[in-house]
Amino acid sequence: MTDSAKPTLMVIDGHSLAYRAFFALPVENFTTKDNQHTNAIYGFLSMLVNLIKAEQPTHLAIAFDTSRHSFRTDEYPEYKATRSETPQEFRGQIPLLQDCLAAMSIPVLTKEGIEADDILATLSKQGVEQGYDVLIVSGDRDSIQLVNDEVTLLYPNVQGVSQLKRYDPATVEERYGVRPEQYPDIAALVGETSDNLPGVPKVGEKTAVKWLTQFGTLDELLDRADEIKGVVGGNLRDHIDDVRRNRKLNRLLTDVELPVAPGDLAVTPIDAQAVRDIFARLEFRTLLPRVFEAVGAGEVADDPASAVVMPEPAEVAPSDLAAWAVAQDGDVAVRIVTQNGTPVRIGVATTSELRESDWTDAAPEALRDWIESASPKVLHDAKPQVKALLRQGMRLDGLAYDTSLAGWLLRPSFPDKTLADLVERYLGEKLPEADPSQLVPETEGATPSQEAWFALRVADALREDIPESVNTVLVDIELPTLTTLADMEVAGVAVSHDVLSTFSGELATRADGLAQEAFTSIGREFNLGSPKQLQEVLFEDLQLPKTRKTKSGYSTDAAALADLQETHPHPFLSLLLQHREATKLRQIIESLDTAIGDDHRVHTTYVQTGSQTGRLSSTDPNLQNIPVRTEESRRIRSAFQVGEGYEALLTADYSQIEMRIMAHLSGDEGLIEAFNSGEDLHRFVGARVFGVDPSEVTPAMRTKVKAMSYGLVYGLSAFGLSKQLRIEQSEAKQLMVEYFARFGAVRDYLRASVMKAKEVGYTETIFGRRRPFPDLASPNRVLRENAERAALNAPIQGSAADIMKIALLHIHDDLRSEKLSSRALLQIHDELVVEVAPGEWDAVERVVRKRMGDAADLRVPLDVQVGRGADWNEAAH
DNA sequence: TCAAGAACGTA
DNA sequence: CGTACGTTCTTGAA
Repeated sequence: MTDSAKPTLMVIDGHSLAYRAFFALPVENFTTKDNQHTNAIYGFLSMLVNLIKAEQPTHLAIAFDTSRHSFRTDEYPEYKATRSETPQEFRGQIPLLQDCLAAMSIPVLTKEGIEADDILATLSKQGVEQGYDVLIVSGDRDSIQLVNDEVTLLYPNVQGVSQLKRYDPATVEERYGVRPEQYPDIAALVGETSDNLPGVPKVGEKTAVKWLTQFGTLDELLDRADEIKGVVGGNLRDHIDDVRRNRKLNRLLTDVELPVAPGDLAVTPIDAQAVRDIFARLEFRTLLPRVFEAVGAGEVADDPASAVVMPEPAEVAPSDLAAWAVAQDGDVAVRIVTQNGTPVRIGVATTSELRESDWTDAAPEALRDWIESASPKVLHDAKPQVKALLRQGMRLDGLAYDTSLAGWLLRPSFPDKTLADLVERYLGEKLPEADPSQLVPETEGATPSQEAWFALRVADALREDIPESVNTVLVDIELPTLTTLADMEVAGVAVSHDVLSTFSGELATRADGLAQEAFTSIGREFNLGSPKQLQEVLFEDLQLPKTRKTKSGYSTDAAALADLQETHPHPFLSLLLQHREATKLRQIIESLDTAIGDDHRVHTTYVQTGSQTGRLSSTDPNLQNIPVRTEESRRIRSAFQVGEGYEALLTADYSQIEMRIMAHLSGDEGLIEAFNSGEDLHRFVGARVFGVDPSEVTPAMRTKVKAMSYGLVYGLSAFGLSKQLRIEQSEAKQLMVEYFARFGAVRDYLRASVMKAKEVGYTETIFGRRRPFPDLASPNRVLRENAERAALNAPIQGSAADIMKIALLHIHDDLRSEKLSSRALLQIHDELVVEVAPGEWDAVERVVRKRMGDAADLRVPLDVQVGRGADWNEAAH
């Protein structure tokens, strides 16, 4: 019973509860994108919010241990010595938890050499003296001694942190059979394994209670220990010193000197902005409203002076919108709402005014001059909007900022790509969203001009955060690339349905035949596409040896099956592999075929923010993984044909661009010479590594150095190299030694590059694109080594991506400015496909060669291979 | 209906 | 125990 007139002081043992949360919540579900674990923080805060709501404390503080070391360990070094080291994954969360608490204006109390429970005891005593009802929240049983009529203990159940058991004097007595202040006597007799405090052997709670009831006090019991009969009596007499020590150690200090008194712990309004910031960093979404609700501080904590008030949108005609936009001095944010790729509405905003219009029939002409003018425009995720305008015959100019691209450049590993995500992260505000679960939403979503207004403010915030070099990448590379990609996507590539369907039919017949043969070979039928059923067949029916382990059994991938075939040949294996190949090709063909539009062309979507390195990705369909390796699979490429009204497809690709970048970045004289010599790269390298003349490099030698060279870029190990080349690990190691003996600067560069990344926390491409690597500092070896390999690769792959983007946008610009009708269609990382208009071949080839060759000024030349054909396969060389 | 895992296509 | 992607299928839980 709490007296409502009395203030309530709640004091929490932060460490013990967070530790319980750490084990209660699966860490997989609570890890941020940069691999910060947050399960303990989340669990603790979640519990805290529930506590505050349920108990409504007027005063609140949270105590933490400072370290393992305390006055108790001074006295008895074995104290808690058997406790295993708390995992780094847990310890790393404590400072962040304390940051959260600071943002919530909740006092955090620590004191060197003192445990959290002693702080609880001291505040508890002071609280009672000063007329508070006291609530102690702790997972340490020693806290039971603090319970009295004014002090209630909330103790977590074994299950975790969601349920807390309330202990008042009556509950304690019911549970332990003694009054709260006697509990330490019991504990002293029984001992506490978790604290490494042994008690009297054979004495459990029951005996201890019996003795205490009989003798009244512990001192009395110990004085008259000789009255106890039997083995336990002897044990007690033998362990009296232990019991006295235990009792001394489990007595909580009530006179710790603290910088605060209960009166200083009044619950105060939280710093809403700070809470938003740190929750955004920890990727807590659902917790935010719960915190605001619990502390009821949402409205008080926002500083009214700094709060930005969203202007009211003015509904105007498109021509008025354009006139207004043209008249603005600075950036105007734009948001075009599209349906099925057609504009339906437009909103524009400055920081102080909003205008919006329906996209009427008059809109295109009314808006054209402004849209196509260089007056600066800020958008979020501009590409679909630019495409919609292109389909209306308008070409957006003056793209000054895209918040989606900027957000990605700043944090390429994070999926916070929606405007709402950025608003939350960079403004600490909520983008108004209509509740999609309701037919008539209670909450209004943001209107187009309001979204534009948010994008404008996000852009301002991003501009402050973004490093100079990254901003250069945005302005000089990404924004022009966006426009180029919009054109490529709208253009699409002509794909022949006839070629595809013929091929698909052949493959279907073949796949069926192979499946039947496969079934015959093992005498049963099953789903060949099911790895699970396949494992039964391979490892149980056929009794083949187990392959590499996967999460759910044993691997049945192509490499594993090939290994099996070598050691235990069985016709089924080869039939299965052929079946897989045929069905895979068929899948690809089918998805490609369904993607062919009414214009007989396939329009992929390039995801400009789709990678962490700076590469593009391609979806719906992915045109960057069309098969090429086998002769047969290249038939798919022959379905990609020059479109009507055009003369030829031109393909242009960089040869060995990543190795060239390695040569440039490392400055390795040998590698630079290799590229300047005109000799085949792998032949040259092979000659050096094996100490022979280039003409004497055998295909086997060439294969080996080629694998090594490519492996370098990925952080390959001797183990991996041996596996790929199917050679002994010792031979692979020897190969690496020889390689580095000739090309040592490469290894030096790679090492230095990772070291630098560890130092600054990110990698950088030649052009200043950055990628953060928090895991380089991880104590977890697997995480750290994965990060090391990725960090080694990022500047190389990223620089190659930068170079290709620069080449592409220059080609795009040149083709337009030279009034050529030819156009780029596809980008496949180091290859471009261009559709060449009649009579333009020479001009296009010249532009492509020049722009690709000159895209970067490296210490080695950029070699470009160009091919021509009526289809993609033919155009490859 | 959804998410995870396995497999496999590309640079 | 080699980087970066996207898609398809199966499976098991919801």
